[in-house]
Amino acid sequence: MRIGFFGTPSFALTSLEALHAAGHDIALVVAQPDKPSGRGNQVVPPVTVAFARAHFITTLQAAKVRVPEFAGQIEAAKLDLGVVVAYGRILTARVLAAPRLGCINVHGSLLPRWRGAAPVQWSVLAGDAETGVCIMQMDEGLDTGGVLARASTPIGTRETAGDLYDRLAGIGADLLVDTVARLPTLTPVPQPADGITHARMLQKSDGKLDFTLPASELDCRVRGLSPWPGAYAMFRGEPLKILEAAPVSATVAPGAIARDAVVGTGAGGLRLLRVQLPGKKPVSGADFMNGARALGETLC
RNA sequence: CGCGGGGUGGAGCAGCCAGGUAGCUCGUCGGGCUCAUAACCCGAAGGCCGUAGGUUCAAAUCCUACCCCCGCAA
Repeated sequence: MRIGFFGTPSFALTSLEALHAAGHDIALVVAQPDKPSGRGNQVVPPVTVAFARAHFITTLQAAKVRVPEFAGQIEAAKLDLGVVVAYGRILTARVLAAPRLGCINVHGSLLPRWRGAAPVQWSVLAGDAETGVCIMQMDEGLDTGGVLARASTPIGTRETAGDLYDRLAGIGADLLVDTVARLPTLTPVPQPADGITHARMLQKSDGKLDFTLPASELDCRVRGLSPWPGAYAMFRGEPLKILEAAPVSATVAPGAIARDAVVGTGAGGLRLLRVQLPGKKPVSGADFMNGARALGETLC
């Protein structure tokens, strides 16, 4: 079966590697264009493209996907199946219909909950006890297609979005290989009309913490925003990244920094376990307290 | 050449701009207090101040080059 793989980041790479390892014929890898990244703005290709090149697979990195040229290129590839995993763009009906069997998608949530761009982060942000992966037959809507297979997993109480992202990538890859193998026998199950939520893309500004919220909620935010966009609060006019924190029982004014690196919140306290000041390395809460002499100051 | 911060005893920092005795909060070790302690008190050990040059009577501090770490922006 000639498979066209659409995917850009590491979440997609896990599935791409699994398909490749399972012996499938990956005829084409489609990903976002190279873009400047990192310090110095080095232009680097997406990890899926790097993998494709290493395995002599044809790549396509279109700047625009809603143009006839793009659809034409996909049609010309004469694919049997399109596999889309975190590609990063909305595909047109013509592209979705180009492969003989259409396109299937690996999505990191239990649909219809958390349709959209950032399902993994939102499931942690919301404090969900459980999440999972769905593989759906794609249609024109945003993550509205019928579900072919699903797998669920509990979210650890200390798990970050980054941890979960890697875990779901693995679960998704396994489920994908299994689904492709059994594709002829599977029938898409329409998503329920109830329980639909939307996981909008996160922005840098979503990382700003509000200490009037309860500690339990701030804990979810710190974990759900890790590693990107990252939780932070202002300390002496500079953004202090809060990389790791845990709720504790304490009675401290919201934002006030008390003993043992505990910050007051709307309900309970939040102990800073790992923080980072601009230009500095990540340090433990204790090191932060010792070096910055932060006792008695406030975060906002 | 995208913008910027930083490398100082084991840890995190101050000192640098206005060169001239190594500082702070911890940790470690010893002693004391205490029923006891992560608490408190006293004392001690531990640093060629990232590397290599230069300026100077004198460099952590000023100048040059290099190495390493990190934040922003994407």
